[in-house]
Amino acid sequence: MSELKKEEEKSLNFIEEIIEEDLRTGKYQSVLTRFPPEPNGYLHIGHAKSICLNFGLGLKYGGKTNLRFDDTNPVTEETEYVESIKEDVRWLGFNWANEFYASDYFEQLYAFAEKLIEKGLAYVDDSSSEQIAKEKGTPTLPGIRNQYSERSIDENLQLFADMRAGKYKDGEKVLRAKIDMASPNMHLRDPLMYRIKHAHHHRTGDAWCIYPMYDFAHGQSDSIENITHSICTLEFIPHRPLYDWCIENLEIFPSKQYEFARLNLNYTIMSKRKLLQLVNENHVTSWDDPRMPTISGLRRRGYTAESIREFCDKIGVAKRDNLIEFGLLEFCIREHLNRIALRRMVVFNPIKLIITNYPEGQTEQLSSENNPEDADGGVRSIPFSREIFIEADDFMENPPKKFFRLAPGQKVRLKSAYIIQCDEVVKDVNLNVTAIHCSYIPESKSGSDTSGLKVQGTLHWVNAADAVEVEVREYDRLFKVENPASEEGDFKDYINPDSLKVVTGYAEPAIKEATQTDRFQFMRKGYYCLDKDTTAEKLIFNRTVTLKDAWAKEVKKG
RNA sequence: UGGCCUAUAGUAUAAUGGUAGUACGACAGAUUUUGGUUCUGUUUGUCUUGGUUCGAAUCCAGGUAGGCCAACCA
Repeated sequence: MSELKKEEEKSLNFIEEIIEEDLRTGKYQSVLTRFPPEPNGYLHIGHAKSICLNFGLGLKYGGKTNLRFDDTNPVTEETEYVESIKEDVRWLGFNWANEFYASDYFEQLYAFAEKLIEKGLAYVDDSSSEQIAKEKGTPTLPGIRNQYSERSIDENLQLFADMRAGKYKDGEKVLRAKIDMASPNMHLRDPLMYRIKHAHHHRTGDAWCIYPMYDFAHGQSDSIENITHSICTLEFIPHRPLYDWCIENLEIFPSKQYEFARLNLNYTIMSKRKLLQLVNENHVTSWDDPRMPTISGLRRRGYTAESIREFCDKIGVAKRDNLIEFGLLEFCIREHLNRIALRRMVVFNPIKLIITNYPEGQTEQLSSENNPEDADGGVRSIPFSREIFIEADDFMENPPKKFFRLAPGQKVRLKSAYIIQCDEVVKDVNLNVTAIHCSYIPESKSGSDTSGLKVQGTLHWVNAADAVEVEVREYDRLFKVENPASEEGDFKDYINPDSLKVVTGYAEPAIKEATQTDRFQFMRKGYYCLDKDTTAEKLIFNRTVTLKDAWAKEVKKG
């Protein structure tokens, strides 16, 4: 039976099929993948998909995975990003075999370029970028090759050396591969291989003033590392012929590129450029703002690495464009947090409830399990006395039919305490309810209930005298529309102005023991974790995700 | 309008010429000291037109739709 189930679960994605075929035919004895971020921003959930894929493949097939920073553009890249990327990959639970940098290979890449020149397959072009663009033609119109392409090998070698030596200013010259100006694939129309940038590089400093382009760095880096399966996203498909052309003409290790569809999540964006804009223009507070789809944002929001890995596993790997529902990510985090979160009671919109038949001045300590899903989770004690707070929403004077909560004459259970009955509603001059008078049934105490009563509803509550005031940050989707990237005009026009709501919660005393690594379920509300902004005076919680709310759905239906 | 990629349920993803399955969602019910969790059931799908074949989601051709490509970005 379990055998059969295992069999069913084993459907492979198309990359796994390729790898298993390669291993079966003996093309490779082992697999070596790489995760190749450019350190020009923080990693997001889309990168998590790529990380899980690349590292997952390494793990699954007994191979290895390198972390390689694709740092060939010094003007956008920073050490801060390198550090955040390493932290995020580690946090997700993966270990790289080697930490490499494309910039480690600059000398080697330079030699590769010389080799192409010597083979008559590359030349130095003095044209301006505008000129080059013009001569490139259009998809329907072939490009033309200019007079610089006629230069001799020796002249090209000299000129290229002069570029490196810093004889020219930015943009004065470029090195181009000599391929096919009439190719229907624009990337083959004598693509640029090197450009001049007198810029400080985060690792090589001022050692270089020429930098290789992506197409002359990525594939070669793969090859230098003997990467067997170089996995990237769909938009690099047209680059593949060039990837192969370079490897073939350089006569180096033949890494192979495979492309999968990047992750798109609804109600958010997945572009580093746009995310950077949100940060720079203060639409969010930082890269790790809990509303951000960044790994660091999700982490701060309370998402666990396990839940993100589970999510990446569930969405699958294929080649068609997709827009995944945010609800799936929420399902994954709820599933994990339900298993591990400590239950606590917190009232957000308090209304006073007085238990008229409970002795004044008396307080008893009640016991409640930390997590009903975890038999070893232990218990905590909760004070109970004559005056408590309940959620204003949990009381209605004129309730609809299926309202299982408190209403005049109705009975409910106070979680881990007693069954109470509502006797009287106290109002002010404006007829607003100011307090609810109830009586409790002493024999109905949790754990030793002999009352024989059955009630439909159970409410969370806090003892009025011990309520701990906490700040709670409630997050909603960052954008108002499903796919901001595909919308007309500026994506920032679609930002949800109500993505953050700060409210006050009144919590049971046990909340004071909260630590940064704890996960909580505020009962009947949602999952929460302590935010790093917390101080000695004030506990601050982030709402990771709400609990599913069947009643809210019922109310909505009318 | 040149080339390339893709098309299976609301969203994703399997089925590799032989019974269209799984997850999330939705809906209905059971259980419940969280209207949570758990459990059960239901619903909804092969873009289109031809062809090959005993048999097509799968192979072929045409069409349609969506995406990508003309950065000294990656």
